[in-house]
Amino acid sequence: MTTDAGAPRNTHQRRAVSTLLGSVEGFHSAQELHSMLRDRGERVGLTTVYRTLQGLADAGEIDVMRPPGGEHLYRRCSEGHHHHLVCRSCGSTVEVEGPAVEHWADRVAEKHGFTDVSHTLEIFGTCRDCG
Amino acid sequence: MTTDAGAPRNTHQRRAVSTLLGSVEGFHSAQELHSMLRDRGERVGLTTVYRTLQGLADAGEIDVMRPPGGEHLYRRCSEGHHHHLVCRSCGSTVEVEGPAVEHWADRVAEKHGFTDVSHTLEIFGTCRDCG
DNA sequence: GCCGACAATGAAATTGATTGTCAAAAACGC
DNA sequence: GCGTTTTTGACAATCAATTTCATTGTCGGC
Repeated sequence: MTTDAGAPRNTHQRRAVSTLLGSVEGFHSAQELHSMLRDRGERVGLTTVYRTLQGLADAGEIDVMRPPGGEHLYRRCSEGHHHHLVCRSCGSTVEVEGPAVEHWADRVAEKHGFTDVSHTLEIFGTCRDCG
Repeated sequence: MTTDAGAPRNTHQRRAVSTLLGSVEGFHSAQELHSMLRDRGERVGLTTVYRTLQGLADAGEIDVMRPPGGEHLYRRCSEGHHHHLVCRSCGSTVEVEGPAVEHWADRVAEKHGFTDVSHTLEIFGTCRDCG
């Protein structure tokens, strides 16, 4: 039995999810993405969508956001690390960057002896249109 | 047809939950809190625990954290605004403060025309003991 | 180009936390 | 104390997410 990690196989479905994420904007739930794939005529099971999204998230290729409302939202991760400013009413999102925040988070974690540090930061508010 | 908002009544159960939150440390799930109440001999239904926690959260008296794992965790909100550094393995939490981050978040949100701004920031890592 | 091993898929069933329902009980005002 | 209204709580319902497991498709070797 080879102890190799097992390379992920290049399947039609995996590519479909990846391609879809590259063509849509904003955050979408797994179920939304599944519906979109069906509309496109792609035959991908909901289970596979979840699994693929999980894999991509683990690989750091997509962002996962968990709004207070409930279901997880996924989005293609743009290069670099960034966070999101989300409107509570219309759901529009604005990408924001905060190098100082990243640095601060890492520094604080290391100060407490934590390694393999990651963090999530989400800003919620009411945008001008919805105010 | 009184349009009054309905004053919350001061019930035994509500006080039990509130008291419990004041006496425990760290974050606990609703079901954990429910079990603790039972251990204490308090007779409170799980439904009521959820409702009470929701009410307290709405009132801003407790913090709600939603770790990647799944269930919501509640904690008595200490004065002032702070965030948490959570170990992925042992679950221990460290309170951290970052006035600069607060300020940055508000400033960014306002710059984009957002009002009624709030934010969530959680740092995950592996603590020294679990590393 | 073909075969066999083994991971990936997907439909259905399961899980598990959270929420809704509604009759019974308790709290508040008078 | 009495009546009204809120609150409670056991149970059912909901819903996203995961697991299961037989089938299918890929990959690597021949």
